[in-house]
Amino acid sequence: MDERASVRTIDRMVEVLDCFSVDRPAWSLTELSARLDLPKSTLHRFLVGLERNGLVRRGHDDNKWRPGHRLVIWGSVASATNDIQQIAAPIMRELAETTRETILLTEYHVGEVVCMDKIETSHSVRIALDVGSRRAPHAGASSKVLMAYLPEDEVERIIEVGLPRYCERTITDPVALRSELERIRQCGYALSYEETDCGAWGIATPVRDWSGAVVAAVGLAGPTVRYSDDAAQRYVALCCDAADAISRRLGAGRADIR
Amino acid sequence: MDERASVRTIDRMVEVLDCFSVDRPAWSLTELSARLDLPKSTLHRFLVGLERNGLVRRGHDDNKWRPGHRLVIWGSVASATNDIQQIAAPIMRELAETTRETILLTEYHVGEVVCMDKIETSHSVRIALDVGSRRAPHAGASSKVLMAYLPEDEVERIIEVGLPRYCERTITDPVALRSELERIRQCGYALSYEETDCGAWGIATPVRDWSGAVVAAVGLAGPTVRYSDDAAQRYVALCCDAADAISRRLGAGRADIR
DNA sequence: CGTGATGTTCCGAAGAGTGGAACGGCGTTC
DNA sequence: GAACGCCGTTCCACTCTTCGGAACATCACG
Repeated sequence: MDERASVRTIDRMVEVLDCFSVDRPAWSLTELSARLDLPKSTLHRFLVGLERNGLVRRGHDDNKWRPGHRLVIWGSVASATNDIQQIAAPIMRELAETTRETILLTEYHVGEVVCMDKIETSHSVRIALDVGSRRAPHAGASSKVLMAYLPEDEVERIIEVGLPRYCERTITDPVALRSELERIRQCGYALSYEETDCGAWGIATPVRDWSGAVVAAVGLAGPTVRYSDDAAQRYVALCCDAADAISRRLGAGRADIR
Repeated sequence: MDERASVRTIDRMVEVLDCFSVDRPAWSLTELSARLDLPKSTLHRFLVGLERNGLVRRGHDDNKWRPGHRLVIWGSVASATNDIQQIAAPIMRELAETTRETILLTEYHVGEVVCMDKIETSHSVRIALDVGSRRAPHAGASSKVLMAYLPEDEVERIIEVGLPRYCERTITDPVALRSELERIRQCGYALSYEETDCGAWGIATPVRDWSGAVVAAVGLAGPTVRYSDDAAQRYVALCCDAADAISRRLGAGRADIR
């Protein structure tokens, strides 16, 4: 990446805002300063600037910093203007109704798989994955299917970073992972069973744009208690159909869609 | 506002990202440059920096700039960690079920009223207002109720900026508006009928935190075809109950909740 | 193959951002 | 109630980063 063609302040700002997570939404100045290894004065100036713009706010009892309202605005604009999400929504809804399982739309972005949209079912036992949440690129059906269509060197980079184990069946061996990816490319879909969360299984299929590039994955996630080979087979077909339908509306040619 | 205690780059970055809206999600470099009155070289450096961080992406057919995936992540974190939203959600859901109208949670932020959360009904005819969308502070029930509890000088500032008309019954006269706000403070809720959109009416009630400050509004919005004085009266009571329930869970004392 | 539009890179100058240090406010300890 | 320690805030002179005009590259169109 080109070091010169950038603005350091932007990188810093992103670092600051990236500190806020669902698990850790509130930070005091000192805490943030320690976490980011930035002088308090610098960070303070930063936070005040962010606050002025509604990117962060501070609680008026504790005065810890929290994410601000403008992030909600931007997030909704980003969601609403993502072509794939817009096109996928009705197809995902249909898929959710016929399968009665949680349906996910995921994208790969720099080393992570991001959940861009989801539809949950009415089942009381269901897999819940929040929009905006991120997962490892090697574990789970959606992750694997996205990884399978990544450029060679990107795959190697992911493997080099390491393949941590999340559950009993997480694939942590590079050789096994490479052959699994090859298998996925062969048959055009990915399966997982307790790779990320105990008690969960999933299916995922690739979504292609007009150029034939895989730009997203449509996935289905359910509890293992509702797993059966029969159901899996049925759902695979349905997921493939859904992904292909989305691809077609993105302009993908016949050749791309198996 | 303190001019010195800030970082210009942050303000600029916000300006850039603020250009993207649901109506205008894609911008070419030249378009943005014209809009923001920034040299193309500067803007380009900026955009590349934002792109590196996933705040914007460019289409690989047209290479226009669009909101990036990280905004989705931040938005979901901001939503998920907003205490008020979390607390309000179940109460709003109940309200939506009993009234079968769209329920809104709104907050006032620097001259605008932002929709922070919503629950839509199953009615095919319904009022749809997106999360993250923004409205004028003087038109509509939610806006008026939030404005009613603003500090005096903030109210005056809004009036000075101007009170544009959005619909036939928008209050555009400062005197009328001030007395309407007074009326809202008296009875503790706001009503609107075709103030923002033709064919829509609404109710809104204030939500208070532990300090007694009004921090949000719970609103109900429906089509005028389903309006009746009787229904309005019933819904006002229900909205008040809902807002009070949320306030109580935010720690508001008995005295604050009328 | 020229023309005009766009996007991209370069580089010297200038001033915006930096961060150590000092300050002020608040709660806690002795 | 004085002294201490912790945290947030402000200050200011130096310096490194960003700025933006201009040159360059790329592409579409005639």
